[in-house]
Amino acid sequence: MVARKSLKGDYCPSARSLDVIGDWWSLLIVRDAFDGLRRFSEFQKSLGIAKNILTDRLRTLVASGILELVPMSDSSTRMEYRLTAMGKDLFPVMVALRQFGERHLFAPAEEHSLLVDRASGQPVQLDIRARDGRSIGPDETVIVKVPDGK
Amino acid sequence: MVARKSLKGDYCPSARSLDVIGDWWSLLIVRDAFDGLRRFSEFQKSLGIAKNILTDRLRTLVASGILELVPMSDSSTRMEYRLTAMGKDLFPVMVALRQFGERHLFAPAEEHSLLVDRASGQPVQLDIRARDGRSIGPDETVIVKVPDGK
DNA sequence: CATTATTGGTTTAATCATGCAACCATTCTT
DNA sequence: AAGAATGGTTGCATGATTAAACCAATAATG
Repeated sequence: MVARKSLKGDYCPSARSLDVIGDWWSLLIVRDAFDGLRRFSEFQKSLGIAKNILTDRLRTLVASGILELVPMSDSSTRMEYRLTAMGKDLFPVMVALRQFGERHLFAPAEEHSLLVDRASGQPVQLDIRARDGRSIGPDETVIVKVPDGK
Repeated sequence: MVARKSLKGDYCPSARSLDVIGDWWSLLIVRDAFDGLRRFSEFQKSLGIAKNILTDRLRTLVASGILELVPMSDSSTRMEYRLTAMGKDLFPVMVALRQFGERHLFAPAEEHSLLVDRASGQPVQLDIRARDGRSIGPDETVIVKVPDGK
């Protein structure tokens, strides 16, 4: 692959995000973490990922502040990987990916999982809106540069 | 690398999405497409990606239905890559990634770009809500299986 | 009209990342 | 105490990515 380019210095927030979770496994691990998985072996079994790669990805995610390695609650010496507050902020990303998949990547009557509101059982909605509440699409937006805050 | 595992058959919509746009370059190309880039050389210049990889990714994105290759508007024989309707449906993913980056990957006063409503100039909002309008987080949701629609 | 630059690639070689299998020390279960 | 599970590490073969050179067709320039 020859030194994968780092986007850390990019001024675009999307690029920086991709720098952290844009590789092939990281978001799948995060998805599983949202599903409640905590242990090395759980991720390994769920994803079928090679163990050395899982080791590497978990370390990277911990180093990025998305996961944290904490002692297991049940009085053991074992550790488990948990989403940090920052990690939980990836929730909209997961929901957006999920909705895209639901809309375009399944046959009309094909079985799939669905994310619902725990209280009502109704599917969750994701909208992008202007301050005044209008929902807006890509053509109603522009990217502006925010200068350095002094 | 040994044949990267395909997630096409996974029942999880997020996984299928990642199968299509989860590689390292695809979402960056899509981001640039949202920014208005159309031509091979524009993407190449913007991303600094190796040309053979760009060729491959553009082909994959076209094959996936996210981009389409259309004759340029200005009466030329040249072609340009444009987001399809399906590709534009990745907008929430881009916005979610952007917001995550803005929130966690920049120093407080660091310069960055910002996505704003064209009409008002105000930053766009992204919320995840239940049917009744309450905005909800990861802990208020569950994943259920939707059986095959017969 | 001849020259040069740009576009949109292909090919090649070197290098890096990934997957697989084997191995290992520690902890848990029986 | 024996065996299994956990959470890794190491080595190798192979695939993926890159940089660089090259190229044909078109567009721009003088």
